[in-house]
Amino acid sequence: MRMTRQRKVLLEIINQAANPLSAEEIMQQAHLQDPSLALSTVYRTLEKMLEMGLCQQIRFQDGLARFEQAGLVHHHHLVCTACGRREAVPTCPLHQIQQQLETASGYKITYHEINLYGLCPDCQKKLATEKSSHA
Amino acid sequence: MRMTRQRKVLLEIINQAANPLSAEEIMQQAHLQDPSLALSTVYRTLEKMLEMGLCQQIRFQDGLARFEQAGLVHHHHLVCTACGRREAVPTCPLHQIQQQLETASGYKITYHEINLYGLCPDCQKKLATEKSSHA
DNA sequence: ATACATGCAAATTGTTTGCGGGCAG
DNA sequence: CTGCCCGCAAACAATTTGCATGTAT
Repeated sequence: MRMTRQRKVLLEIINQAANPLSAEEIMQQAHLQDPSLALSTVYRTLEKMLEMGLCQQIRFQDGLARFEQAGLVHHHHLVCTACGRREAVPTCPLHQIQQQLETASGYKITYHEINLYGLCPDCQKKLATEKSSHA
Repeated sequence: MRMTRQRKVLLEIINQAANPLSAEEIMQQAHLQDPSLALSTVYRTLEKMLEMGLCQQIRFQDGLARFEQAGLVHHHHLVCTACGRREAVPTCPLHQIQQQLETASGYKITYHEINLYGLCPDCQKKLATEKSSHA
């Protein structure tokens, strides 16, 4: 992979990110360093990085493509349905039963994703406060 | 919910489907019974059905919104990465550890999705055949 | 030097919306 | 009768693509 100025910036952003970013978010961050970087470059670079296994794509309920560094410890995602906050969950309950699933289904499973949705601690508090003030 | 001709058709399709269907697929099926049914009607009806809890939305890696009947037994999905075939998996490894996850994260988890990707038995066979014919 | 990457703009694709007429309750 | 629903066409948003130019190797 040819190492252009733009690609360095994008790689850096992906690798620093604490959670999966959309193409738009990536471009916004990139613009801090290189305001002329085009959205199509973001997409093309991400595509290349996907092919090369440098990042992976995630989709939550909103259907937006988000991207995160590959090669992290295996993990899943927790999304707050109120504020949109996303975080990684290091636990994976699937490994233990993946073998059984393969046997039962006849599939050769290569990949899986688990997304959890709920209210983050902050939004739970906010909600509780709102309720009591209405009383 | 007002029971129009179109909605009867759409409800029927969702409820009969063996796996989640995209809006386009739903419209194609609907056209067998009512060729003038518009795609926007499909979307608006699905939206309404979502609100009323009559169906739910799923997204696989391709990012397309797919819809399936709600109120089925809790289950997840297995998608063949070669032919796109999708099927339901009745197993769910999360219930047992959901409580732990809530405690660990502080989230109140309301919903989760698990998608498994791999090769279905047929595509495994096809692949094996291709390989041997190349030898 | 040359192939590959970029920026820009236009094209596609999936989904949503505005409007005038139609139909279920 | 009345408000909700429909079909159609236009609007939108996310993503992809074509093309002329720039640049890493």
